[in-house]
Amino acid sequence: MTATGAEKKNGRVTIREVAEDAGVSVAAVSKVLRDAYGVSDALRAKVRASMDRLGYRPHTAARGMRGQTYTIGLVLPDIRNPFFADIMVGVNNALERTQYRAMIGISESSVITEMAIVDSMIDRQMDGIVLIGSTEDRGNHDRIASLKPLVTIGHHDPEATSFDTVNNNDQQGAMLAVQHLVAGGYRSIAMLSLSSGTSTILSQRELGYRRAMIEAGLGKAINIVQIPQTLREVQLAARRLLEGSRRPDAIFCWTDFIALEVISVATELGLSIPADLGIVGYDNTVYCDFAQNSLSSVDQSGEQLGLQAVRLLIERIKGRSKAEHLVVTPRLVTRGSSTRAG
Amino acid sequence: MTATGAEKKNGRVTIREVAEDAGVSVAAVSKVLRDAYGVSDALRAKVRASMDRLGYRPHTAARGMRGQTYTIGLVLPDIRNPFFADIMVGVNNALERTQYRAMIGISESSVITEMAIVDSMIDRQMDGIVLIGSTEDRGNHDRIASLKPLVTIGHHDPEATSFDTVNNNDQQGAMLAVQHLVAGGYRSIAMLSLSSGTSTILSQRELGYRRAMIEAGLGKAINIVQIPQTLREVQLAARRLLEGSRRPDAIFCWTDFIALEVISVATELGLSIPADLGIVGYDNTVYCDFAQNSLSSVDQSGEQLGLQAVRLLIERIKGRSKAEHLVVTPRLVTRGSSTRAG
DNA sequence: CTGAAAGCGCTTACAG
DNA sequence: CTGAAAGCGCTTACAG
Repeated sequence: MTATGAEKKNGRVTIREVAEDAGVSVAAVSKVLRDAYGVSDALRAKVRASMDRLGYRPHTAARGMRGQTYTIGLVLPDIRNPFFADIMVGVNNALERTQYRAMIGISESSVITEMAIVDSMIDRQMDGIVLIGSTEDRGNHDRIASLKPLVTIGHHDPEATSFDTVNNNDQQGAMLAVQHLVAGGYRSIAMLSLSSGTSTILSQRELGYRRAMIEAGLGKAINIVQIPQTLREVQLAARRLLEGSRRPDAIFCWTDFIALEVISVATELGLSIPADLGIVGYDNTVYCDFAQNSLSSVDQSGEQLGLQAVRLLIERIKGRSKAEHLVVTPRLVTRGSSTRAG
Repeated sequence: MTATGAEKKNGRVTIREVAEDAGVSVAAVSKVLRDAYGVSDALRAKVRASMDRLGYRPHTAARGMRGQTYTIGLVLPDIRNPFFADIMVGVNNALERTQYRAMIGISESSVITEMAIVDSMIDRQMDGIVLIGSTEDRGNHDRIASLKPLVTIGHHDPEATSFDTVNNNDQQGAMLAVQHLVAGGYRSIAMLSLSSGTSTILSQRELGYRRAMIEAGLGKAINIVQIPQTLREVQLAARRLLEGSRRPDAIFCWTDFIALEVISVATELGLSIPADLGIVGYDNTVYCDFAQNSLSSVDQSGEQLGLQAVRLLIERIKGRSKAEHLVVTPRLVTRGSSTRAG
């Protein structure tokens, strides 16, 4: 039982066995595998046939020793936001006809940081990194980009030269929301934002809110409330805002989840939406459509963002080094939460 | 500039450089790295110090060539369900003090199947796999388990010998929901389930629903409606159910998201919850708490499930081969959607 | 307890 | 267009 060339301990077929079966060299098989140039059609066909016959599957660790792992790492800050699911759809579509696969890591503020996940992805020889909703600064991004191709989604840094960014126009998105509320007769429009401080999409949305308020002659009504992401803090802030003496007649929320919480608090306080209070969210997540929410929201087409980010990343992996910064136009979807009966 | 022992093309420090720096052999460094037995405390300390000084990080591809990659693969069927976020919290907690990292793959029915992701994880030499909400059959699970340690969450197969399972008691959970509705005076209780057909947690929940109905003497009112997961289908089914001549007075939904859609449809139809219609969901996701939903739901403590699954998987990676099947007790959380005013 | 050497399955110059 | 050989950074027997 020791004579067969196809002896294998692992059950895994190796490139050598494929080479033997096809009657070519190991190097030739490697070239076919990588779609490298310099192989005749005849040889390629022979090798492909042997691969199929033997059920060959590339050993990623071995490939990673010298070349690529055909794995790209996606870092999400928070799996809970259904908006990320839209991004993933785009990512998977972009990957469909390639050898690449996406592996996702989820950072959790206290347990495992964004940078810790990125490090572990670099340790694992991933070919490139997509950071979603990153809160790191330029220094860290440059550091990552010096080691691996990098694309960010949901982080504005149009001057960055070492990595690409993909975004919707957050400033414009916020302006759409405010302009819509103003057109609906709302005047005292507050904004609920996040207190983290390092998010560039947040500051862009805040900027858009300010600009739209000023342009509408409502500069004196500008009121940005920055709160941490925790349920309890949001609830407290919403309650304080809605019970205060100068209650706003509309609230623009930086993300849908917060808007849903505002609806919850307003409901508990007996406020009527949209009569007493107009609400607009961001991301146009799937929950907006439910009748009990009927939440107007800014759509940033996550699927597009995911698709483009992967496209750019693969370009970078293949050698592009000039930075690209894509900005997608957002779109407001109006629903009952901000539309007062005519 | 060619004389330094620490010459490196990649910027990455290798085990060899650590060995040189510490004045020991490469094998010794490897042992320290793996926490293997047979190294003196003195040697260990020397090596650790060199690692720190040089900023050594293990090269996962190289480790994967001979040993482990210290990576476990998690497969999710659908990132959209916030319940999975709870699982992830448990997973990350379980991983916190280990060398292991979790990488997540998301299957999408049409684009990339569960098995395709598992294959790509095996190709990537992951040390073990956790399947969440798997819809594969015993044959495929055994096949995976023959290649890599395997644990499933949300899949009942108590007789399986080649892999472990971690679940909440879905039958009991469904019974809790029905018993609660019955106690509230509801009689014509329908169940909204999924039409996929291969989910064992679904059949357990259906079984529990049946049992509880029969035990309550409501066997004739048993009505299980199985619908696909798409938004439109669910909406249509809910509408058909609620507009039909024999409208149920309560609906038990197999997962919260479906229950929220039922609330939506009921709201649109002008039905009052819980007076006209009682609703109970499953998973006790974060949306249940919002006042506009106030959805009663069965909590299966996803964090526990995730934690235990990783614990079991690491045990298996370290050598255990006898199967374990954990079942966690679910807990009903009652809210407004099923609680008629006394 | 410690170390020298082989080898995991690929890719990469290099030679032909 | 094709192939023989070196080597990526570890782990694993094996010898001492």
